[in-house]
Amino acid sequence: MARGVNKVILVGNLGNDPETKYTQGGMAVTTLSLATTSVRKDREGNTQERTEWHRVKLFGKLGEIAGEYLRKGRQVYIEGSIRYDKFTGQDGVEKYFTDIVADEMQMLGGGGEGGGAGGGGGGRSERPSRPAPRQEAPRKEAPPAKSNDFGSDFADDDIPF
Amino acid sequence: MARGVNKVILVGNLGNDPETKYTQGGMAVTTLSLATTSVRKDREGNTQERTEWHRVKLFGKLGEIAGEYLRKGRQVYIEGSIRYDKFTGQDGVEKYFTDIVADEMQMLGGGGEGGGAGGGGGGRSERPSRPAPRQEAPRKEAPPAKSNDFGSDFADDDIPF
Amino acid sequence: MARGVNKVILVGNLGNDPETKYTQGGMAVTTLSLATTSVRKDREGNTQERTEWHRVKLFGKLGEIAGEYLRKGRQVYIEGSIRYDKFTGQDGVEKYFTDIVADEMQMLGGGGEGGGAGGGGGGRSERPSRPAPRQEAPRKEAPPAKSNDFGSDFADDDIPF
Amino acid sequence: MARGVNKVILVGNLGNDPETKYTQGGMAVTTLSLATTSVRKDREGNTQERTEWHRVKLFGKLGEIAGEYLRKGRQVYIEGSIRYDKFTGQDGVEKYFTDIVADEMQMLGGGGEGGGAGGGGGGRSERPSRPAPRQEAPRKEAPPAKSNDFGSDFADDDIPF
DNA sequence: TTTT
DNA sequence: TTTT
Repeated sequence: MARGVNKVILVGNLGNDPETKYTQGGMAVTTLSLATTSVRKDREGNTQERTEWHRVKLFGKLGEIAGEYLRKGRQVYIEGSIRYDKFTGQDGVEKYFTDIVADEMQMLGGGGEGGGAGGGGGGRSERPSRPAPRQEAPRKEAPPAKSNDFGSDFADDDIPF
Repeated sequence: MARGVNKVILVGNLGNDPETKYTQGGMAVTTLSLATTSVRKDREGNTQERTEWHRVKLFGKLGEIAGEYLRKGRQVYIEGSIRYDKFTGQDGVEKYFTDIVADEMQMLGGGGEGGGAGGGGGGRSERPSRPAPRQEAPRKEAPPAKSNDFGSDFADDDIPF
Repeated sequence: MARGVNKVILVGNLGNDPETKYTQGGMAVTTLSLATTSVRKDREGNTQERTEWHRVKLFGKLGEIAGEYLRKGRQVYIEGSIRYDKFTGQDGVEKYFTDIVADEMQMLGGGGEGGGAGGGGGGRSERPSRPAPRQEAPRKEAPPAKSNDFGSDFADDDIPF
Repeated sequence: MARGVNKVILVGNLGNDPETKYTQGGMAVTTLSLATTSVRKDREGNTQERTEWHRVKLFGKLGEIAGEYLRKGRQVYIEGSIRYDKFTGQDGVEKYFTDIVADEMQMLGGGGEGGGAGGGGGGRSERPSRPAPRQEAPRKEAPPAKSNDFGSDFADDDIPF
């Protein structure tokens, strides 16, 4: 279902509160600004810090959780993929954007109001009343598949080995 | 939905043909023996190779694809998690097993009959006539969610940014 | 210099204080017991937690840092590889062990006394007076290469693009 | 030595032959154009392919190996980190670039002239006669440290466990 | 813009 | 044995 691997793993701190918008279809789209800092020695032997600011997008349920629980300064684990986009402005100038599209998220450190969350397509959510982020949305459907979710008819004593 | 991250990424070659069994519920469980080799210098400066043999388990649809397309010697990319199990034999001796439970798989190199496959719980498959591995099983249901699958009501022109 | 990829990424909490031993050559070898928890639904729809306990080994400088700064309960990021070992006990019974050999470590969350650390072979350390872990070991040599360390004769204005 | 994690894992095919340049300090800098393709269903249920083209930079010894052995179409595994850069052109327009800076590389598939290579800072290479890429450069020095390289005074029988 |  |  794919040709190749495009995987990103980030651990960093939020430079700002998350920003959540909603598509016309009612899907949450949350954007994070996430800092990761690395250190190297330059040729004079001085320590040089360099910070990358990643623009991380979270869709659907994952976007709702991120918008609700994450805050500026919070440390977070993100797993996802890189997406490069190009837009042409009304001035005719092409603009390039690089996003990390998250498919897994874990809040790190103490003070955590929640655990982790992941997987799942945003599109499974029904349309909310939109400008109001759903806090306690009823779960009518099965939760999104998780990595270790072996499916409903799986049981350990079911395995012939 | 999880506390922590347990992620394994392997690229290696199969030491044997895959072995596929079926649970009582009809779910395929395929086991691979996958070699990864690393090299280091010992203290005499000699190059030392060391090969790890990973026991990789693939469940459900992913197990069916692996059983059907992979063969001894084939190079493969696996993404999954580590699972430690302990069994007590009838002799009372405890035995320990470490498995890599795959949730993504990509056949590498040329001669490839297929691309990649991943995600999805095994439990979604209906029960096959079991001893006979389904080769051409009809796909009545939506394919398992993939990382970049934004869901059915998602469209680029739907996004407000 | 290798054939294949054997990569593990863990985020979890320590179940115990780290244990540090020293080789005859004076290299620190620290062992962590690291928990990662995943959640799935069984076929009755009940939420099932499952915790894996990873045995993580850190060698050399990384082992010293881990032994000094990590404590029971602490959340940590580990990157490394899987190593399977087999020993035959004096009773003639074979015993199997699976270790995660770390080559990168990051302490997570607040209360952090330190940042991250990684890379580097343990063997570069000179022999310490051994039972006493070196706290302020003099650094006579260049620090181990890090991912983003482009080397000593590298400078941005040096690159022709 | 770092704050955060910035890790990228790619498996893809080269869209072009690699391009190698040399810094004034004589370090190789090779650029790859690497394609990864993902598949999703749009809301009409049609299969949509999307290809990301990653610009991958390899420095030093790794850049030399890539320049020498990789060719258009070749499948490759890359591990590295994301780097965002901004340049202001002479027209005063800011331009943004996103690079994947590799610190590990593995040639995949058959026809492979070589195995994998990785780690190590570029700076370890002596200065080549520069405009001429070294094809058969003698290896006077120890190869760069690899993940599983436990260092020169390490031996299995040295470990107290 | 974060964090240490 | 951790953590939420």
